[in-house]
Amino acid sequence: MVYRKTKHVEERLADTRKRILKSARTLVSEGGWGEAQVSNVAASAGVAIGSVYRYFPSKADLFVEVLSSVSQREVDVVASIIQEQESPVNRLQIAVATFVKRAMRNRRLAYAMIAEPCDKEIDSARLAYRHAISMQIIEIVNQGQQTGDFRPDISADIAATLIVGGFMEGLIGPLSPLNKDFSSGDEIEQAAIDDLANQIADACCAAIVQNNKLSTITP
Amino acid sequence: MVYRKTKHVEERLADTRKRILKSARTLVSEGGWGEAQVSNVAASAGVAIGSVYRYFPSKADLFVEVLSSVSQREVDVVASIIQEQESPVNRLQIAVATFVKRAMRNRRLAYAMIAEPCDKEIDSARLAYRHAISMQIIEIVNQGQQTGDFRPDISADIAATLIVGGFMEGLIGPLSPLNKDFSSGDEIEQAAIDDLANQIADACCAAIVQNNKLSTITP
Amino acid sequence: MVYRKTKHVEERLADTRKRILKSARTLVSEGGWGEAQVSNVAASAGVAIGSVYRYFPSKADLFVEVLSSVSQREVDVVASIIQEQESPVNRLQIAVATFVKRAMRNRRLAYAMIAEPCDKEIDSARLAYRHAISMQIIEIVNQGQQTGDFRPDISADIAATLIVGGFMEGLIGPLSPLNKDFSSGDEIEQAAIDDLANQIADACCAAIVQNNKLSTITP
Amino acid sequence: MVYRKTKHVEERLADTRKRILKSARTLVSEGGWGEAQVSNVAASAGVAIGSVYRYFPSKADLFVEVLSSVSQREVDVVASIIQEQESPVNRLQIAVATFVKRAMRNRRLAYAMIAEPCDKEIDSARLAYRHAISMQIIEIVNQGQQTGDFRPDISADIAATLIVGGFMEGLIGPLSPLNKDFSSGDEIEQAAIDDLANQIADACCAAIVQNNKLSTITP
DNA sequence: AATGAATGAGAATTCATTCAT
DNA sequence: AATGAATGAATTCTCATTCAT
Repeated sequence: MVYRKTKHVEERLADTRKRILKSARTLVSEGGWGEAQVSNVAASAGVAIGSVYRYFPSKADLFVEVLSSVSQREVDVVASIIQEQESPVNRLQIAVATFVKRAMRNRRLAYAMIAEPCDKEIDSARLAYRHAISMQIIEIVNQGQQTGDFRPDISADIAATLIVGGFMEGLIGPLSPLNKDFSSGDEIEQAAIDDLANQIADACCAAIVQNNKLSTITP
Repeated sequence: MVYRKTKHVEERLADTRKRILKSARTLVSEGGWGEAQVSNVAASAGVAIGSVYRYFPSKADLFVEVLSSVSQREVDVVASIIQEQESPVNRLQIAVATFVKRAMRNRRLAYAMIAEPCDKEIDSARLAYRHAISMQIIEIVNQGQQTGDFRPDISADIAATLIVGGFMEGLIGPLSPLNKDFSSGDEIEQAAIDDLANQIADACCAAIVQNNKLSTITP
Repeated sequence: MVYRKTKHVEERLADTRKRILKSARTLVSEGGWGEAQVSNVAASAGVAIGSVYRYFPSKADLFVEVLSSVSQREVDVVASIIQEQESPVNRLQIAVATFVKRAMRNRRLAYAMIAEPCDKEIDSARLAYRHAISMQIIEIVNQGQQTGDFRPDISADIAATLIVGGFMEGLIGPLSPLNKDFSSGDEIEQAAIDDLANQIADACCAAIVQNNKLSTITP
Repeated sequence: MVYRKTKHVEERLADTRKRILKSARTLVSEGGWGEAQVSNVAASAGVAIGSVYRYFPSKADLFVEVLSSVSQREVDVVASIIQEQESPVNRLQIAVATFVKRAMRNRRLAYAMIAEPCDKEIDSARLAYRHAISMQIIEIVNQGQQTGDFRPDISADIAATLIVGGFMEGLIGPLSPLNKDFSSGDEIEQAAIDDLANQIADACCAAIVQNNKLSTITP
């Protein structure tokens, strides 16, 4: 008699897995990678340490999935913006501005996902994340170059790299007005965030538009 | 009765300090932050562990100095380029291209200095480094905006952040053709490096020049 | 799904904890605080170093508990003597004499618990111990003053401090005939111990009895 | 030609030795045994570390001498009180009260000298100190017993031990109102100190006077 | 005689992973 | 399938003492 997972059992398993992931994300979101310990995750999820290892082969795998899923949502948001009926310039502007604004909604998490020192193995997932974001930006750049909105003299790869690196740096870099408050609990005024996000987005657009007519869009 | 350091003694002290720093740098350069252990440094420098602590209050201090000195050289190089008799566009192009090329000469070290996961305390020195680089770029941007070479509609801060983030990403980011070889020992053809460096630099320039006439300079 | 500790498991845990504590106590008892190292405790208890930290947050916590439990037993003994149906004078005499005799049964341990140089954090537990002992003595003094057996012109605090300091000094002080043998393995004759303990106890009683009629009790 | 120390040289040597001792005492007095490091002493005395070892064979020897000299002064004070033209009771009272008051003038130093955890080797000097103090007290007790002022039924050794342990405990013990402020910088009112010192001294006297007529003396 | 740089043994603590129950 | 106790390698930092200069 073959053992067959009942639907109920399968659901319970899936539920536990989600709970572990959620606990892991919450921990990172609140305490950064320092709190991202297997025992913490287990305790927070209400399961045993060993159970974490039943669902994830290693700590790295677990947190890579955390990072990936958090990141994927951002990639999806950018992807959906790309689908919209807007000019390439507008789409790029909205994409970047939206990304920055969303990141600022949970700065602690964003910092962990993008810049905070972490385990080597987890770090590689960041690269994948930036790669995915870059692919989206490349897509916009390509379209814009085809429509003639964007400069044709820069390779889409390079342009996307410049843009992604640029707005990530704008988010967590030393010059960012946001950076100084990153680890404090202080909230930043929404208006200031929006303003900065738009400035960064505008600058990204300006970097590749064909001419100097930069139309600023506040989504 | 006052103890007077003889020239000879002073030299020996300074030499030991340098030897420790050099050993530390070499270790990071070859094995990344994983090899950056006090005992390794001591052994490599031919001194006792305690001696390392005689010259540096803590491991973090030692490696922050390693990072700072390695970085400062790059900042200086960029700074000297800014002083040159060239148009702002050319200076920016040369500065970025030079930075990228130099970083590529020791990719392992560059990766450690810029992106590899490391101790929190050491990481903060990176921020200072990027800040210093950013200040240099801001300087060029300001000058270019005054001469009318650069767009006036983007704040110098934002522009510099975009540029610095951009070329750093170009250096270590997921799309960089250089990235895939980062941890291998394989060398990349000099021509390919030069080409990429120039492309990145050109893109940075294009991002802020006033009009579309981007003169590509190959220094 | 709730994990339920089986009786067997619980017993094993409690047993391991006790084993660690006992090993720690034995080490101190035989080698003093110098031997009181976490690795020694782990080896002696037959567990890994990390396991010691599973049961005790730090070395200090472990040894504070050792000190406390050893001490608490003595406090309990004194407390039980106070409950007995005896005159305050007799109770004080018995309490002090018993304390001294018991301490002499394991002089090395007593020395460590009371006087041997040790870590700052552990030392603070000694203060708590002496406080607890003092509280017991204060209790007797109060009762004796109420019955009129003890002088009313000395505050109970001061009297207890004098008595506790006095008999502790009698135990480990420079004049104690016991002191010279403290670190040697030589045993002291039981009769000599008893005699000294009684002398100290008698002196403590004499220090606060109302009149000069001091009845010596040999329990 | 035999090398002969000139008077001048001898004086200089003696002066350096004193300076080292004084620096050592000051360090302990201000920072406790934690600050009592050879390098600190050397720096504070304005000599090289090696020079400290020219005057003292080891750290322990240095600080044992510090402890001894500080202590000897107290022993001398007590000794001089014993020489005075007073009844044994008064002399004991004055001796104890004076000791306590003097100790309270520099509580940090007193704590270090009497109770603070320290190196094993240094600790042994404390025993010698307490021995010396005890010898003084024994002397008074002997005299008092000869004059009939003190109880004859307690051995002078035991009595002295009780007294010395008692007032030391009064000084640094858990019940001492002084103890709670020991490590804070707060000063205690002189009146409170005097009052406590007298209470302790009175209690010590009461412990061995022949009858109940305890004359309180405020010196 | 004086100097102070160099030494290096030693000790506490962390946390991902395993496996008997 | 779930549990969580046990593991133990790995790493930083301290400070009394020495000895070449």
